[in-house]
Amino acid sequence: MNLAEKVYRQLKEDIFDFRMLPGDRFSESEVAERMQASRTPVREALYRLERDGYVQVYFRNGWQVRPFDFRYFEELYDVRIVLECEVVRRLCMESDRAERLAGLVTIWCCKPSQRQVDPVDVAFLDEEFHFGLLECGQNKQMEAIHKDVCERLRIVRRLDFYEPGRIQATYEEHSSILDAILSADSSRATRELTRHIELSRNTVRDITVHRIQEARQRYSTDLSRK
Amino acid sequence: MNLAEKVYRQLKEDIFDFRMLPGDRFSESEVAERMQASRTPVREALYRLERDGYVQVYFRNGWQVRPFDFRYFEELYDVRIVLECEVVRRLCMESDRAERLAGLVTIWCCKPSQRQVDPVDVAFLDEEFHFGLLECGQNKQMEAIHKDVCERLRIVRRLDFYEPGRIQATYEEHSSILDAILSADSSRATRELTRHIELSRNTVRDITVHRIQEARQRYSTDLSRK
DNA sequence: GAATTCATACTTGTATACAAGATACATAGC
DNA sequence: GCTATGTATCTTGTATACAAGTATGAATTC
Repeated sequence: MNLAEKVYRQLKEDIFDFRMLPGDRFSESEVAERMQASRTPVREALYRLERDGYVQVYFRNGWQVRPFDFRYFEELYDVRIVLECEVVRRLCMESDRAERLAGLVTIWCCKPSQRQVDPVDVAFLDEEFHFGLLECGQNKQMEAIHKDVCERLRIVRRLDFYEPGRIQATYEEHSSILDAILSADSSRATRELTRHIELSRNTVRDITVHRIQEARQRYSTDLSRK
Repeated sequence: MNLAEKVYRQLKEDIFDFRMLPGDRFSESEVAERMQASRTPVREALYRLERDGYVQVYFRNGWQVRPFDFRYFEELYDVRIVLECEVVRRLCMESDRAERLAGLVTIWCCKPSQRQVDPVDVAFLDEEFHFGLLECGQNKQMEAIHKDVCERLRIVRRLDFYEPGRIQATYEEHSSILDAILSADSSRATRELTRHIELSRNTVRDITVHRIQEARQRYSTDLSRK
């Protein structure tokens, strides 16, 4: 793996885990030193992150972790709804939808005793569910765009499943979406899917503010040192 | 403007105007020499173009202009349909849609004598029409993704209006889409819009192959020299 | 004390030098 | 003639040096 690639992933993790907080300013050499690399691969990584929407550059005047903006996240959630609903509508018209969804059905339409309970696992599985839907769409570009949108949302979305009750609710919502698709009930499927995504979005919005405040206190030593 | 930015735009133009043909291999130093720049800004430009889907890098083994792939373009056209139809559906439910569409109406619902006839102008106007729709969606992220998709399609889409009859057809299709939205006839509007985009896509597919062959002959001197 | 100017330190932007790896081709061995 | 191996060349990956611009703060002037 490239050094640039390593730096890219590390920076992303730092941002995701709130070690670098929204609004923080930093310089290329600072990152280079921390990552034990020269500025060249760091710059490459930073420009990728900029295109991903995580950081922004100020001309000859440093970088900044993109400040949080809930309008931004909500708009991305909206895009997710549009893309996923489109795929679901198509699926409802396909005769082999049962086979295509078989994998998802075994995971989500199981007995309560067989359900995953760890928030991290469920966050991963939830992502797989929505990616799985897009895979059924037979449109690689739409899939790529959807993946990109989900990636941008990951920073807030992972917090969803720490909220009490959201894991159980997710199981029920997913299985009823799958049920609707299998019944070829397009309007019910899209309605349930939209509701599911909106619920997740609303939960996340409420949590995120607190998480950032927590992180800001946790790393306050680092900041004051500087 | 950055040197990297200049190189980025120039390379894009070279690819769009078929001076660099799909499938062509090239190296960073080659480009740097042609653009009178060092490899650093060239690399930055190339990595941006890679993310845009125009070129690809082979590890320590040079670059390539992305070979044409109609499946790729058709999938992107599909994404356009999904996004634009979504916005149109929303517009049909807004009470102030007449004011929002006023600009587009004066351009497209005019007398035949007032219509633009130059293919380049019409290509520009057509793009503005579809961007204009997305602007009405009040979702900046969706708008940005749509712009991105259109940008990727520009390389083939600009050929559309050189086909006899497509300019006139575009005027009629656009005005009937606008008419349907103003009548709040959501299903007719999306049907017309889908048909319009599909027609454009089909025209383009037929033309593009010939254009590349033409360009390949036109620049054959350059290639054989090398 | 307030405003202005100038110097300094710090930032990114760009060029260049070198390292590491891939490819192609010639050459040796069979 | 065929295969294997080694070398030369070319490629990108990375580090570093320098150029150009920005912000900050101290010194100066009023």
